[in-house]
Amino acid sequence: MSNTAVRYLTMLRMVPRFPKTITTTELAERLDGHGFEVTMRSIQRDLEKLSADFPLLVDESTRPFQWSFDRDATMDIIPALDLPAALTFELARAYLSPMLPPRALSHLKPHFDEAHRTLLREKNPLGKWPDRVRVINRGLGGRRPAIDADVLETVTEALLRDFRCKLTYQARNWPEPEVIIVHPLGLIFRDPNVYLIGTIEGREGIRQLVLHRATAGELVEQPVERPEDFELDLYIHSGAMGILKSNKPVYLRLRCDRPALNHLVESPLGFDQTTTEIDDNTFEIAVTVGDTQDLRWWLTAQAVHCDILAPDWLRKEIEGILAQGLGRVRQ
Amino acid sequence: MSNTAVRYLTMLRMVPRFPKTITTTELAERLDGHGFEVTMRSIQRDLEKLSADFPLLVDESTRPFQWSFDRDATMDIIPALDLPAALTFELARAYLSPMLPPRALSHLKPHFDEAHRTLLREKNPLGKWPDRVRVINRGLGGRRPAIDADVLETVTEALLRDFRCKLTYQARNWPEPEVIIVHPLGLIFRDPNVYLIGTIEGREGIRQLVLHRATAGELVEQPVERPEDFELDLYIHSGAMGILKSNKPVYLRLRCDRPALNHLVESPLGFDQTTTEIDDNTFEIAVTVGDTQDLRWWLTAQAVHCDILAPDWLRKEIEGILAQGLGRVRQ
DNA sequence: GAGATTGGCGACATAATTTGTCGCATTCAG
DNA sequence: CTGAATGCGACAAATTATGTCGCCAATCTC
Repeated sequence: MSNTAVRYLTMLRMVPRFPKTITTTELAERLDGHGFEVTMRSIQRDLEKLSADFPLLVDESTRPFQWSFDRDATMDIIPALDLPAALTFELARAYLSPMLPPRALSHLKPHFDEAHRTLLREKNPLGKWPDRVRVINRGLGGRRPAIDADVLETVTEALLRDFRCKLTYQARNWPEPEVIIVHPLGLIFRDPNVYLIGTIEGREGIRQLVLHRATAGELVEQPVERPEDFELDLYIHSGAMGILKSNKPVYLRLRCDRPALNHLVESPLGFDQTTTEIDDNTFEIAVTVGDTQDLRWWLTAQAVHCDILAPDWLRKEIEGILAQGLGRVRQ
Repeated sequence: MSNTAVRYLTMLRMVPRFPKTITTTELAERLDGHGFEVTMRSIQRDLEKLSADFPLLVDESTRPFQWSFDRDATMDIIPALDLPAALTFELARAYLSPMLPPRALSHLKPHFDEAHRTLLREKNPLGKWPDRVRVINRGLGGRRPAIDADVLETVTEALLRDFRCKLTYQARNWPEPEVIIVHPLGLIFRDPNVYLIGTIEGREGIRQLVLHRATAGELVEQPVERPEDFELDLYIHSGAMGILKSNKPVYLRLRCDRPALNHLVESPLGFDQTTTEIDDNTFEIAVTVGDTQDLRWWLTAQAVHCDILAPDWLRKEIEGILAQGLGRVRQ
């Protein structure tokens, strides 16, 4: 293949989306790195030719010209999406829309758009597709708290590049917002919230910052000071997130009613789940699960439909929660 | 821009991924449709040139040659993914992996791969990125029941193209699997399961088929007979999925404890939620929510942390559930 | 199985495109 | 103001792309 066409493609991939730009000189260097030795004159000509067929933007107000790719232009994927892939993108969108902050989702939008167009165009000229599939999310469907777009962007970039960042943040118990310098160590997405784990300059200890409480962010191009022994998984399992009540796995045995809990047979709670049929209306399961808060909630809500055979301490705990709840609901 | 380069690009997008193939004749027709009038000879030459730079496969054992794109080749996206976009793909993968059937996910794999490579390459030569971000899913993390790959593929294609499909299916109360012809009307993803809504040929009424109970599927190229008045949303809201207990929205008023339910302030349960501070340890919320099973579970589990001020019937209902659960857990 | 049809491919001449080079204009930093 | 960097028009040479023709092998049709 003529290396011209390949060079065109490579160049197109080098031009960044709008807010960022690239100059011919930079392109020349990077192309050279890819083994294309061409004059700057050629690159100038190429960009102009490509502009005819691709949404390239030029800022000619400053010299050297700044080239960028249209911010919202949909992408050309090679090879084109096929029907099942496009469909999967639609599903992904349905699942993710309520989960991810809108700003994060916006980065996927061009892909979703491409998928959507594929579905509408190919084979389905009537565009009936959207009427045929639904994703129903569990839970109460509460809104996610809004995260400032710049904050999320800043934090993720800081994390990736090992830089500090400056945040305007107000913890729940702070009387008013403060500007803090954070050394980011990790980011945790846990359903309604996004947590930034890190240290605050001038203060002790590892902190959890809930991202929606930050109102402004700015990258500070200084290297992060990372505690030697920090590891995100260890941190999570140390119980810091309030997820695990203890590190001991729970060996759970339940006697369940049909049909209420029938789904447990087909959607086991863990890899080692064993199921024993007792009679037409009852079965038992045995499975190892994490000792979490979510487990307690689930057991509390499902207590009507099952007996907690083991462990006994957990049964007692649920009994306590139910008794307390009942006392309260009776006013 | 020379139309040769554009033609190359267009051609690349026309070549389908491996199991499917395309011939030069077909390409000629489709290119013609896009306004490229070229000889077949040129197309033959083009494909060979492109093979040098792209993972194109040829089956030369049969005449005309069958061209296809490597099944697993990662994609070239224009423009290339930037850091935040790549990051969002990683997040999407973390969220979706436990939610979607593996077969569906496999269609996104080339995209996830591309994102992963971007993250590892750019700015993050140490490849530390995976250590820095975690997604923690709520709930008990039960496995999704496995859905047969062909079944999912067949069903989605049938839905999109308005064809019937033949499934080997065993409903819970059927003594053994049967081969049925289904007229698919809609597909519903609801957390652990995927439901195909449709009619079964030779039987009355609209059925819900849980996809993981089908073991084989095959497209039947005959048009679907669609009941005149069927609409997926209406179907869901009619209560057929057991999601809504009634169609009446519930105007819920809760008096909540801090800090247990503090998150409700920042992640409201609905658009119209209003929050009233009572004292340092208490606040009230009022919000309209759907009358769902999930609502009851949630209230049951949270009864320890809040008073249900209204509606009274719901308070009584939760009281009943708690009492019943307590009775049972006490053995 | 004979004849017709189709698709693949080498070769070649011609048309089209690409590319480096040069010269000049413009911009910008110091 | 000066020098360096960048953009761009023009032009000739080099390279590439394209249609056409002829031949052959595989397939299809009757």
